[in-house]
Amino acid sequence: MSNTPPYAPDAPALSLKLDDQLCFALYSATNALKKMYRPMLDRLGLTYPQYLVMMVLWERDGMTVSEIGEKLFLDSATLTPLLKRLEAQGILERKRAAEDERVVRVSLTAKGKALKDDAASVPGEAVTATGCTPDELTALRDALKRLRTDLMKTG
Amino acid sequence: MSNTPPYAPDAPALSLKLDDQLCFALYSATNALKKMYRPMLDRLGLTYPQYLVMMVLWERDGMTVSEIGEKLFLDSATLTPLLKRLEAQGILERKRAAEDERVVRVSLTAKGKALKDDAASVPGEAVTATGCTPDELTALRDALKRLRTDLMKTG
DNA sequence: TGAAATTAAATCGTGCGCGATTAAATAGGG
DNA sequence: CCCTATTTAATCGCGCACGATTTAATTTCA
Repeated sequence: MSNTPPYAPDAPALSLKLDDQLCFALYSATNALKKMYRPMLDRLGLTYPQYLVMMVLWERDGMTVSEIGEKLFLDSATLTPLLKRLEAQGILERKRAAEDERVVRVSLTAKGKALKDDAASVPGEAVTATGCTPDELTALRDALKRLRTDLMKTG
Repeated sequence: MSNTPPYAPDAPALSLKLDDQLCFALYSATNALKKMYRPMLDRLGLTYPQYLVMMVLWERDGMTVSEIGEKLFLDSATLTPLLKRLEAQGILERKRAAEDERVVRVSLTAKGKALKDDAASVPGEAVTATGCTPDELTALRDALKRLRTDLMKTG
């Protein structure tokens, strides 16, 4: 009686068409987002993930690698090389904590702190590029946060 | 009189806090999405971008590299190595068109076509993982498509 | 206290994305 | 017809993401 196909007894038989997929809309919007940010961040000498790390550190300096990772949902395999590149640019310093040598604490240099002023115009420019109203942006952001939480639940 | 700060005369002074950012919600949701898909796609022997290419070819076989690129908003620098890996797996074939030797046409093998049946349950499982209703998914998808279009406009 | 378990970061390998360049084929204009 | 411009794919280099493993430091608890 059910029209559920044999290959997926518990899931609805949904489309395999590209343009129907939420996942592709998400994926392609993120790719577009990164491209949109590039010229702005090039002026700061940052990549997009580096910009995210800087936002975390501008909020609270001296975080450990794992603390940064918890904020960004990234692990040390991604962060360690990224942080080393920022260190090589003189934007931050990595130092093992004296009280626990397993931990690496990351602190901004003067140059890294100063970069915050240069970045201040970035969010506004980005909002303009989205062509959305502030209310739309807020709604979309919160919907994506909920989606992220749900996606990480099962995984 | 204006409270617009001196560093961004034409843009609103928006937050640099991570959790306020639409961009981070988008970025982190996409990372979570890819992780969620991995175990499902591992069974098919595909990565997530490879799965997208397959969806394009299941809809219309024999597309050129640029046509696939237009659908996915990717260029040959990304697609050529990806397609070579799928070719090495015997999932598709790449052949220069006789009528125009610049063009490479991509066609599915029997194995590639058969993979569509194995993939049929993927969208349903993915929907379940999102924890969203179909209406929410449709609304979010369409909002992201609009966002993507806007982001690609200026860039 | 000393062996085992846990934790933190680093390392390794693979596969994207993409800016930039290159190579080759075709189209178009004089 | 040739020379230039355009188009298509491939190539190169770099920086992520991340699964998996490794190394080293700390904690646990028998």
